[in-house]
Amino acid sequence: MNQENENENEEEIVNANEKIIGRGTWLDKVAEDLVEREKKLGRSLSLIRVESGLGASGIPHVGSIGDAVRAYGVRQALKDVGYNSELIAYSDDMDGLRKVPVGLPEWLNDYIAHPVSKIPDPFGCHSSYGAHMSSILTDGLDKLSVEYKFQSGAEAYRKGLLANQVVKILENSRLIGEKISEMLGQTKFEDVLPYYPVCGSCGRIYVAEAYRYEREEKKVLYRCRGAEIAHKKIEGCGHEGEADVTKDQGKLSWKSEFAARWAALDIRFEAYGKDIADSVKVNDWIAEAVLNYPPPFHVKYEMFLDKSGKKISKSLGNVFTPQAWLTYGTPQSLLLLMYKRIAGTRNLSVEDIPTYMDEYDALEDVYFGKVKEENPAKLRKTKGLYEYINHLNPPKAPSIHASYRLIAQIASVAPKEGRTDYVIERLKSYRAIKEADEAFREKVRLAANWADEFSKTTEKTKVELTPVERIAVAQIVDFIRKTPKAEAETIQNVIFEAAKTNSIPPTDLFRAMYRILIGTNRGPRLGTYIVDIGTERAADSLSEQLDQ
RNA sequence: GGGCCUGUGGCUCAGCCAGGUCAGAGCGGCUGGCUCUUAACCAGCACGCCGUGGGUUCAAAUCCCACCAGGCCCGCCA
Repeated sequence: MNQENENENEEEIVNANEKIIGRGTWLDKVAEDLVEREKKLGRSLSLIRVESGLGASGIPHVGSIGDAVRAYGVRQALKDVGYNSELIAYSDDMDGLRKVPVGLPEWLNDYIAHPVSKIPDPFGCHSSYGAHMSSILTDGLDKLSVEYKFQSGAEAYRKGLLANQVVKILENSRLIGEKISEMLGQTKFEDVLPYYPVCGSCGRIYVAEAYRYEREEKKVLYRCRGAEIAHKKIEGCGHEGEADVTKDQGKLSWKSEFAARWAALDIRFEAYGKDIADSVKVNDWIAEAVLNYPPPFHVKYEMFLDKSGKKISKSLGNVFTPQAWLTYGTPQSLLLLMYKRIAGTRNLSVEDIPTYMDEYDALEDVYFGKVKEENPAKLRKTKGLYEYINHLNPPKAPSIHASYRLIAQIASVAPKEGRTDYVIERLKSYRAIKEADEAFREKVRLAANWADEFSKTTEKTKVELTPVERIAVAQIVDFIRKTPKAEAETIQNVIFEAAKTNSIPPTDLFRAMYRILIGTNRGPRLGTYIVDIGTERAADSLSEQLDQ
């Protein structure tokens, strides 16, 4: 098989099927549409910025990181076709704390409505609550080798990065208020400015209502009259004051802030979840009509839901952090989840990690030609997906593969000591692998973590034994104790003998043994396993059961 | 009130976004192999009018329309 021919073939295929864009993934499609649009708009293409918001008010979950990962994917696709591009990760740390996430200390309730960048870090390791939350996301991005430029929202206001846009928006607040009413039926901003000052007295945001804009002084006048936040009435402190809108004395409402960001930072692409679709619609209009900046190209995506169909929510407590995923799966498996497709809702849980782990291996098989894919379009797409997962720098050789569930299953019954080696030895004896390298050992560790947490073996219950089964088990224990050095095969036969002498179907006795030793109805070859975990320990577990 | 997603063998789902060996996978079930009887592995079998009805096309699970059934988001919180 020679490289040149292969390339020629690919050329032909592409010519024959013009519809395949770039590497055939949705990222390529987005990048192409985006560039086409920019060309029509006649903007400079010397640097195409893409943006992702980083929530800072709750515990970030896989969905939050997905936004950034996908934006990065688009950046990669842009670079792939020769455009300079960067990802801005913008932390919404000027936002107020609306609700204390489940599991965090009670005292945070005293900080409701305070900007999260001003709240102490309950974990004590970062400069603020907001910094801590954002760091969970950026840490996740780092682990995924996603490159980005971090921008703190609070800092953006402090430095006046958005000042020009804030001023323009406030100067046109009447028009904006009317438009919001027209577009969404929300009349609030006909009466109130789309700006939330931080109350100079109580330090809270959202509770102070900005009722007038002083054009010359670039100030809003406000009174702290309270607000309803997350369906809870929050009392104001009654303070009246003014805020300099060119400083960090407040922030724009979401219905106008994106527009300011896009214009100020020259953002050309931003994806968004359907939950903020309305805000994006308004912001697009503001960007265009008020700020004279054509809004970025968008892609809308569905939420990640949990298995019960609930939105994975920062405050609901069903959070599924990127770190949690990475406890059980490789970075590649998480990137696969994000890059595979963007359309459609996905009900997600850690139970899905094995599937994504194995699917990555399957992609790799196709990429390296171990598995043939006849359909050229599919081949290209599959390879493209694999390449994006590897940040367009795929490995030179395939990794060692073995079914994740198989690894997990073996790990779940492996002795605690030398567990990784045990699993690898078993896999070799099954001829599932020939050898193991460090990357594979890591995979074993991940699968072992998964097994510990989710494998059914964890549901160890009391085992009900029939009288004859008790006798049989007692005989087995007796044998093991007398001959602790017995061979695996011998023990295996003793179990069959015990079944026969007591007229128990072997299947039943084995099931009982498995339930006692591993907690499952099935398991590895028992003789071998008993030797592996140590005859003494096996005998102890068995007799312990008999004593009950 | 507005918007979106999903509906594929017993179960869980992939495929749909750029129509054509796509009717698939895993689990479960069944049969057989691995020197008998447990795991794993291997070979094979069964099970589907791809929600319903129209339309576009040489060709539709895939595109369009309508409808039915689930679910999600937004509705003056952000």
